[in-house]
Amino acid sequence: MEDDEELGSLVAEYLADNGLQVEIVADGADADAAARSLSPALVILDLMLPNKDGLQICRELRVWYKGPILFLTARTGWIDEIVRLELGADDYLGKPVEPRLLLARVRSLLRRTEGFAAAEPSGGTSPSLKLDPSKRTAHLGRRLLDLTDAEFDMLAYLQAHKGKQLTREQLSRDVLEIAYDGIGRTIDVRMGRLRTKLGDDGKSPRWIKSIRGVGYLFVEPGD
Amino acid sequence: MEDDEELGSLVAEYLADNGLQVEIVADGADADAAARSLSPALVILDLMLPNKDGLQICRELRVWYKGPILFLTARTGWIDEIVRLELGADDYLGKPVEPRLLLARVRSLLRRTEGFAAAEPSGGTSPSLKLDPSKRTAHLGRRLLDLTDAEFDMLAYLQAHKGKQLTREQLSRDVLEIAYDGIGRTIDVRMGRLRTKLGDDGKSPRWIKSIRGVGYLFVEPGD
DNA sequence: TGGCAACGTTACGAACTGTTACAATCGAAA
DNA sequence: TTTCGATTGTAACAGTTCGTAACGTTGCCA
Repeated sequence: MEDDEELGSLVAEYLADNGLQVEIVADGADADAAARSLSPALVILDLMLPNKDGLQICRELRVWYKGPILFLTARTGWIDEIVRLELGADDYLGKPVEPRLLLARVRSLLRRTEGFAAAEPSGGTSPSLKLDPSKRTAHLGRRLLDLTDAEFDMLAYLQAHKGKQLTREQLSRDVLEIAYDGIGRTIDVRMGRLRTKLGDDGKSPRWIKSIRGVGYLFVEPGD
Repeated sequence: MEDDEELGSLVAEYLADNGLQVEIVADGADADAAARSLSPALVILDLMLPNKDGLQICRELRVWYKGPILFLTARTGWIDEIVRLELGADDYLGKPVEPRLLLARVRSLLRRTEGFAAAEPSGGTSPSLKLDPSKRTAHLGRRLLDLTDAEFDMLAYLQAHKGKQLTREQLSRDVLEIAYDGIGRTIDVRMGRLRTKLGDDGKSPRWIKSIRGVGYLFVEPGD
């Protein structure tokens, strides 16, 4: 979230080009509502917003938002004290913004909090995947995954059978609850959509691997 | 790896004179492929490469390369932030390069990571091969091997039966799960592709030896 | 050295998987 | 009820993998 339109969109574009999903909220007054609906993994907050004090927005956010918040500020010195003492913000950055540095900070924060599979190749810990069958919710790190029913069923089955090779027959029988005809691609499409939401790449996947001629294999990267 | 031809070759010569084996890759676009085939103990990366962003190369490398990476950069200041935060690079050095300082850093890094083994003329320790059947991944030293399913199955069987002569009948029965007809070359083709990915030469192979009239023999060079 | 059998390598096609677009279905809101 | 959006399966296409066939190379024996 960022105000300064021209610069903001440039920076946003740079972040987006590097694999991040970015939304800009120009008006400070909308920030809290927007964040509620978007449920972002990270918030970038310009402290020099027009309508509302950036610190005030941060306070509002902190009421419910537990993810990382990154400040942009022109003045340094006193601000870091405030950040640390009052708001528990996770990081801050002076203006003018150096896009690469911002990207690095963003990735670092995401890595620290939820792992951020797509942007972070090797070092660092993987985010943990937690399902709640009674609520039918799934969390990847601290992010709530927006899964459909079919996707949740599949993921739950996968996690319950992690580390085991699962054939299409087995998946079709136990998850779709129909016999596998040998040619249908339903399983594959579901896996594809699940991979997308897990941030998994079809090439070199971290969670859902395919085994040619057999089916799929679910792996928790942490193990 | 270094771009600046004149200076780069001078520096490389200095390092080589001091007992290190050095390869220069001038074109940024080739860097990743070159590193894959060379499997270096350490990578020196010039951030001011012509064709490709040095940081991008680093990201590509980090997907599979676990060894130390040393940056050369003209600008300092913001770059060290990026290095530390985003890439987990191991060290960096400002330009112009002072050869002795570079050598010292290189030695320090190699000592820290692997005890300087590969750079010594004689005491070259072979990289260890580690398979994880539950994830279906294979590491050769610090390198993640990109094996297909058939290749992984074969390699897993070979490792489980290392030091034993394996006939084509046996391999066909246990790995391909079909009877061997006596003339098919399926096994040989698989072994060939596996050798390629292990960096094994058909002539004087380190891992997969052929036994004429019998079949194959898998050996771990460390034993 | 020739001849033959065994082995390595390459090219190609069939089978398998990933991905996208589209249609059918369902549920909620108007 | 109608309409719109979301969900999910189906179909089609593209990219990858892997076995087969063909051919070149190596090694063994006379």
